[in-house]
Amino acid sequence: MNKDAEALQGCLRSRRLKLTKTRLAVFRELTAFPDAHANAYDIHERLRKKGFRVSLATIYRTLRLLVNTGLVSQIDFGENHSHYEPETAKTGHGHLICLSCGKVREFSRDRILSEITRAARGMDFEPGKSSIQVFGFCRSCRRL
Amino acid sequence: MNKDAEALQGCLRSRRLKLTKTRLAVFRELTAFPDAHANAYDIHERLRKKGFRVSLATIYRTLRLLVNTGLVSQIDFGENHSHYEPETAKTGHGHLICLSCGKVREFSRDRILSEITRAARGMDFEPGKSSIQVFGFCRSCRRL
DNA sequence: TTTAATGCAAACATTTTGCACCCTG
DNA sequence: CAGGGTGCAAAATGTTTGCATTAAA
Repeated sequence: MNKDAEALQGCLRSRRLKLTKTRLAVFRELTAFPDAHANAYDIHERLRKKGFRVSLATIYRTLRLLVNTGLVSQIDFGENHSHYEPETAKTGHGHLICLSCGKVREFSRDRILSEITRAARGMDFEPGKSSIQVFGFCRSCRRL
Repeated sequence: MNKDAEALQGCLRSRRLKLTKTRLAVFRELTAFPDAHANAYDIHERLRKKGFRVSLATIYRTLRLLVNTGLVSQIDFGENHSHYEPETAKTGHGHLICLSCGKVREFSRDRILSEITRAARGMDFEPGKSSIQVFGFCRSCRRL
């Protein structure tokens, strides 16, 4: 069993949940492409194309589980569905979303996080996860 | 006609759109409670309670219009529906969302915005609006 | 009077759930 | 073999749209 599977199994075992093929496949699909920002439908399609038979309902159930354990985070780019990305070791990143082509890139928020923590604590709020989205125009779209 | 109506009318006129009672009512409902973070359903309910007869479809159409003109911004708190708030004069603020009671408070992001702009430009991305959500626990929930 | 705005109901898209059956631990 | 996991279909939720009617400019 590789690293992914171990991390996942650890999380599941501590909650007396089971490590199934489906859960592992969904989790791997996310960790294999950390910058893909896939949604539930994307993941479902990709797995089926690989010949893996899963229902969309289970994809949703699994994503919710992964989000609850903290292994995956759920993000919103202003559409009416969610995207998912694996929680990585990096301090965290925000998203740059191009209003013209829709492409999403990530930027480091190392220098921003401490400021957020300070601002939150200043209001007597204990911060956990945070999410930053910046809407604007990428280089190629600006040139048009 | 008051200030709200004028701001709204300016936006509409330049697009050859009409200033209707409904649009004004929706816009006022938002500006009257800038920190309410209402969703479409909330606004619909509030207006109907005041005896104003509107359909939910029109609420959605109006909100989309207001968001497109930039008078209102659309925010997401990790649920599967949007919330709306009027665009204010302040530099901008982020949201502190309590994972226990769900209450949302705002914090100033004056000191963060310049850092975001710098980070975005460093990646050859021209930033416009941005949105910051911080999930955590408010004071009263921490005491429980 | 012209053109846009609205209500209604139906369509759509996304996500959740009930239940019978299946699989992991 | 017990209890959680899954597929399927149906339901629930949130949002959009077509069309006939109404209202703003």
